[in-house]
Amino acid sequence: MGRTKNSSAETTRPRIREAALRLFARHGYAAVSMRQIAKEVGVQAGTLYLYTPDKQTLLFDLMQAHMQELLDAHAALPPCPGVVARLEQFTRFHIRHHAARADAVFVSYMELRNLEPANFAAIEAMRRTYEDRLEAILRDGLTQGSLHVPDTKLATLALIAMLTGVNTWYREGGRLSLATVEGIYWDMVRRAVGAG
Amino acid sequence: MGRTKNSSAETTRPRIREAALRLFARHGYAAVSMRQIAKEVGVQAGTLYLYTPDKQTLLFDLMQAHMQELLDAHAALPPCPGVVARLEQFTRFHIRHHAARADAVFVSYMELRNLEPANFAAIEAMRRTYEDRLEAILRDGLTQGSLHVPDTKLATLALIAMLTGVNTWYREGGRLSLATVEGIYWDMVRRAVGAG
DNA sequence: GTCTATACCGCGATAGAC
DNA sequence: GTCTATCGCGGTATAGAC
Repeated sequence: MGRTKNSSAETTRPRIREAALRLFARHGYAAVSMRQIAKEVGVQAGTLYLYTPDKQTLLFDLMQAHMQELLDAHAALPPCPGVVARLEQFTRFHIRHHAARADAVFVSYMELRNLEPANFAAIEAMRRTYEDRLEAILRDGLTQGSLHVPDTKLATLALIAMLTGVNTWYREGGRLSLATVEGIYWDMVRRAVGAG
Repeated sequence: MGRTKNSSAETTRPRIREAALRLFARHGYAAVSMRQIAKEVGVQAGTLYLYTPDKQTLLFDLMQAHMQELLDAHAALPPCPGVVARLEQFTRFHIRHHAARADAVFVSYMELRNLEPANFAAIEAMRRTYEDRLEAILRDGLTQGSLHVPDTKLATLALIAMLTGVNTWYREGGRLSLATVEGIYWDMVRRAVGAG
């Protein structure tokens, strides 16, 4: 008969992360106290410090995990023939992936200014990596003449802003299914860059 | 010989508003203290309460003033013949107006969740009014067949997200002049809605 | 691993002198 | 109109019992 671990032992860490993410998304990092997070999890405030050295690191870990998951999921997409097909794949992936992670997306965008400089730089680099993958598609399209893009950098930022904007209004069970939304946005994206 | 007013008297109010706007934009409403605002203005914390009943009202007043200025400036645009011309006018106006007020735009978007319910509703209504003016253009274009828009509501939100996104990267004196940026975005907008 | 208790600080807001 | 001083609260983080 070995030791019996407290059943909540290794579920506490993810529960802290989930509670923190939800509360940060809802009220903002600065407005949420460690006491609130602890209460949501059902532990005392001091217990949180067994799982994170401080509040700032908790925020950073959440944002970093989100960005890494985004990069990994995008990298795992099946290869795609042709620039226009790759652009459609990116468009649909971006909408689908972000819609399924509304809290993480919101926090990772809104709380950038609350990151300490070194942490900010790390997250920014990951975001930039993701943007570069879209810009690479647009540049290929420009080179081979299958897209009309006046400025690939601006087009990249414009498209990502447009696509991420879906998160400000999309709710599951609303007027339109996610597949329909993807289709409508793909139509606008395709036209915006003069594809087809 | 009348009373001599303290020279700083009626400049204190705008200076408080400017300091608060700048600090809220940089660090977030919840992260900024009344003491910080006071320090920036060069008065004691208690003095702020001569000009605002509380911190929440200060935030709300800043956001409301920004939204009202936006609606007024848009309403003052010269009348425009034709749907496509109106859309171009809106596009250029939106970019120009928002680029010149980066702090107010940022605060008005990021701090919505820190508004008390009644204040939130008031700001949301103004934002909705502005969106409706763009949607009206798109609907007119759809009716007369000069635009191709699969869903006017989604297209409205997509275009506004795209245009407001300029504020995340545009800085005066950068690679591109604002007029050039306007032109590039108008090109993308025009194509996205199938105009011309 | 979680608890209670607490150190230490800074917050929003107010009172009353000048 | 601005100041100093302060109230009462809640913040992050830590110490030490169990």
